[in-house]
Formats: sequence, structure tokens, C-alpha cells
Amino acid sequence: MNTEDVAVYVSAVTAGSLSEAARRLGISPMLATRRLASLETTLGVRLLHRTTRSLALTSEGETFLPFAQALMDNEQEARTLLRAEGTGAAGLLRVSVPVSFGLKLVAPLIPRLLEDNPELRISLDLSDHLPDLISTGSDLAIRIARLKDSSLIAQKLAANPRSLVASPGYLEGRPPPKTIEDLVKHDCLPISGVTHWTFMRANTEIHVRLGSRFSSTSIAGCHAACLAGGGIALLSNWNVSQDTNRGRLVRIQLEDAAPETIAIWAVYPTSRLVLPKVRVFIAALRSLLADPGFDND
Amino acid sequence: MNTEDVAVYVSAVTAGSLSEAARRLGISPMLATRRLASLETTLGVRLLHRTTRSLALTSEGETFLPFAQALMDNEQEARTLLRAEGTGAAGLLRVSVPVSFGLKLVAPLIPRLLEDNPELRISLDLSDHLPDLISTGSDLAIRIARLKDSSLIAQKLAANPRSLVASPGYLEGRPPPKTIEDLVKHDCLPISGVTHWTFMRANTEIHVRLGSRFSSTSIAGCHAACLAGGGIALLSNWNVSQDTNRGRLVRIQLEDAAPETIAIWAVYPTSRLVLPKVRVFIAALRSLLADPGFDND
DNA sequence: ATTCATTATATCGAATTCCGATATTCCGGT
DNA sequence: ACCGGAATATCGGAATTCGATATAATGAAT
Repeated sequence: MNTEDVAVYVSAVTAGSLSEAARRLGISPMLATRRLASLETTLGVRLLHRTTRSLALTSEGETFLPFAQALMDNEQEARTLLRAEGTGAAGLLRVSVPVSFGLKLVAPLIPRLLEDNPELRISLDLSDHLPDLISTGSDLAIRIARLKDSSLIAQKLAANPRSLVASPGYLEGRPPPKTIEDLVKHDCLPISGVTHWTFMRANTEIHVRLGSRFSSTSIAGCHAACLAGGGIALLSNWNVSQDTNRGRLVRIQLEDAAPETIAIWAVYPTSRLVLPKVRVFIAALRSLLADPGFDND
Repeated sequence: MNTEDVAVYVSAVTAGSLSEAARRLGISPMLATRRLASLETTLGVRLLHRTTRSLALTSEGETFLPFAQALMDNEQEARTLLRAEGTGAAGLLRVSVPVSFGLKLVAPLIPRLLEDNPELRISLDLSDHLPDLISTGSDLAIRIARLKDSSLIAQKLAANPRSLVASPGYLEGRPPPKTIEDLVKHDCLPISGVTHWTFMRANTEIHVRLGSRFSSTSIAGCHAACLAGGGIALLSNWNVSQDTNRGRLVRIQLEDAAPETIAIWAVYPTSRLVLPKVRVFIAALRSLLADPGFDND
């Protein structure tokens, strides 16, 4: 059953003719006739007895009318409530995001989010490790990783391609690596606790043990060290696009493999209700990440 | 809004997955996905947060769910009542019909009507004039006439083509008329009070004054006189088809005109509610009159 | 960590439905 | 009897829907 058909029926009864109902609903009389006929076919009964000059309810029409009116009221009320709720992002949103991601991508979104949602407040936790969402009272965390931990309630937002980069200064004293084999001879700048970087070669993963004399608990630390000429870092494209565009860093393309693409995840404390405040944030983020130029600034 | 879309939504929530909802509803998962998406588009909100392995209500989804369930309940209840009512023909149906029409066409319908509607009783008033429906307590009258009296509440059921007929015996002594001019020289057998028969020539009406020494208050009387060789009668095709098929009467085709086609009307005491008992009678009659072979037995 | 069965959905092409335009018939007021 | 307006039939083009096929994602089981 189509509620637009029901609307024609109710309106015809109220108006006393199909033509007047059509005018009130902003459709052609022909369409009104069709919609009514469609409803009668769907219900298998004749609802209105009509000639070109008169219109009367059939017995079934009288029976159905209160239901039809209830359907209209029901739909209208639902739409009204949904419309009101659709803009209902309010309260404090606590979100934890990786430092660089937060500074570079999320922070620029904040003003617009707050402007669009006057009742919203945002608490941005910049952290390169995933907090315990429940004990910290976080509504959401963004995590950039390979695959989500199966114990997590997460949703993939976007792919996260990365590149090997180094400063021109670092590369002045030595040729850039061309192969995996070359790479292991270089100073690599991984996150603390990471001993291998994963590369893809023809859909095959290659785990490369790193020669690292430096690490940081924060990818921002790795980034900074890289900018300072400390070695080669593996950073997200969005994270280095300004540096590479301005010559502060240089992308390194290996001939025989490419860095594994990881993903940007939204991690939720619960799989239950996603509150409006979380939703508007995620929507804004998705919109940003979907932007074709987002990787290249 | 389409209630089949809403049904998918409610079922998905209940079942915990779109695929299971599809199974329960007897549709493909693809169709379930589309219906849900259609509903979300119609409402302009996301109702369900879904991945391939989990499904959760959004905030709007939670808001909409009670309305959706009410829509389903509402529609179901309406259909149940309509279905119950659709077979609810009961009580005494008083219907007045023309004598021949009653004997030849209506009487054969009675057994089936009574069988299909166990609570129905029928009182058939055979009359060649239209009774006062209200004072006689009639529910309905069938009338065969040209145009309904504008004071009547009537609905056309079918066209009623007629033919000039005469017995072979009558025609043995004289050639059958070929033109209007020939016809007026013949013995014509009209209904009492009728002084002219109306013919059509090229969409023009021709009123022909009759040379009549006989008339009857009942078309059956005219019919009987015609069979007996008394002259030429103007009778409905359905009324004479058996006689003409068996050679008891002969159809007379004029070269320059044809009898005006009149119509079979259902006349109601009121334009208000058409009771089930009246409806089943009219439906049966329409069905009979719509039968292509009805004119020719 | 890997595999696999299942889920959700994208794409394509054919079929169906819908709608507007035009026309016809009917009806009731004058 | 006439006429303006109502209801609806018909036709053709556009839009939508659906089934078939395919793909990507997911989470349970191992």
C-alpha cells in the first residue's frame, strides 16, 4: 500500500470529488484517478462510488476511512518527529583521535560542526593509542590501523594509503632505496613497539624487519624526526601531502613493492544507538575523506 | 511511503538482519536492501546502521520504529475488516426488475447468488414500470431506458441494443420493411403510451410515428403478440436471441436507419451507502452483461 | 592468523510501471 | 438542449523496478 494513494482517497472524500482532491494535492485528475484505482486494487475492494458528477463512499470505503486517516496522521507525526530529530545533535561529544589526524584533519572540521550544531560541544582527545572508550567515557574513537581488533565495535570509514618519505637533507648523503633490500639498510622511523613494516607485492604481503635506532610513541614524533632528516618514515598520504608538495619531504617509490594500505576506522563503545552528535561528526568526517583531493590537499 | 518498504524495515529490526527479513518476507536480499534504502530516501534519514554482520537502529530508526509498527498493525486491521466485510452480503434484498429481464436474465443468477451468500434473501419484483423505490422499500431497481430521469440516482450498467423482429408467419403475407417509410405501413407492437420509435441515421435521431392497433403495458405482452404473428416489435437483443436463433422470430434490418440503443440502469433509492447485498447483486449482473455472448445466448 | 559461509550491496539489462498529453464519454446545472 | 467540468481511456516516452550476476565485507570457526 502506498500512502500517497491513501492520501488521494482521504482527500477525495474530504473534497467531495477527485478533481478537487487532485487540485489540493497538486496532481492531475488523471493521476488522482489512477492512485485511487491502485489503492482499490491493492485492497481488493471498491472504496468510492463515483460518477462524473458525484462521489460516494462504498461500505468498504466507510470502513477503511478511519484507518486511512490514521495512516495519514501516523506518517505525518513520524515525519515531524524525524525532522526535529535530524538536527538534534546536542551535548558533549568526546572523541579520541590520533594526534596528527586530529590536528590536520579533525581540527579544521570543528568550527563548521559547532556552527551547524549550536547545541553541540566537542572534547577532542588527541592520542596515538586507542583508549578504553567505556572507562574514559568516550563516545567515539578514530583509529588508523590494518584490521580492527575483532573485539572492537568498529566501522571502516576510508582506506588509508601511506608512503615512505624522507627529507631531501637525509637523501643528500645517500641514494634513495629502490628495493626492499635497499630499504632495510636505511634508518627507519617506526612507532614504538613496531619491528616490521608490511608491504604488498602482487597481492602478497611482505613483512620487512626494520633497522631502527629511533622510535616514538607518537606518529607525530616520527614525522618530526623525518622532517629533521632522521631517516625514512612510513606516513599516511594525507599526513605528508603538504610537506611533499612544498619539498620538505620526498616520497620514495620502491620498484618491487608498495606499503600496505591500512584503513581509517570509527570505533564505538557500543553497537547500540548511534547518537546524533556522533552521527554528525562521522558524517562530516566521511564527507572529508570522500573528497578526491583529500589525499593531496 | 510504501508499506512494503516499512514491512522490510520492521522485519529487519525484528529478525536482526536484512537477509533473514528477506527470507521471512519471501523476497530476495537485494530487494530487501532496496526497499529499506527506498524508505530511508523517502524519510530522508538513515534508519538502520548495517554491516554485513551486524545491524543496529540509528537514533531516527528508534524514533520511527513505533510508527512503523503502528502502520503495519493499522494496515493489517483494515485489511482484516475489509475482507470480513467483502463477503458480508446479508439480509433481504428487494429488487424491482422489468419482467422479461427478470425472467430471462436475473432469475438464472439467483441460485448462485444465494449459494455464494448464505445470509442473503432476495425479493424479486417483476415490473415493467419503475416503482417508487422509497415507498416500496426497494433497495434497487433495474430499468431499461434511454436516458435516466435526472431526478433519479442511477448508474449505467450496460448498453442495451435492440432489434426490430417479426414472426415468419407475419412476414409470409408481406415483404419485410426495408426503410423507415416501409415500416410505418406495418403493424407495430409498442408499449402502451409509446407513440413513436426512435431510430438513428448517421448519428441523427429520427422519431417515427407508429401505425399501431395494439399495445401492452408489458414488453412481454408485445413479445408474445409478436411471436403470435401480430406484427413487428422492437425488442432487446438479449430478449429475442433464443427466438431468432430458433427461427421463431426474424430480425429486420432497415437499410436507412437502426433502432436507437438504450441502456440498462441500476436505480438506487439513495446515493449514500451501497450495501453489500446490493453490491453483490450488481456485481453479478455486471458480470453477466459484460459477457460477450450475453446478447446472443 | 586464516578460511569460509553468509551478508549487504553494486551493476547491468530487460521488463514493467508510471506519467503527461490528448481525447472521449458522461453528468448535472442552467 | 446545451455546455462546462469531471472522470477516465489510450498512447508513447521516460523512469523505475527487479532479477541475475558479481563483488566486497564480515565475523565465526578453526
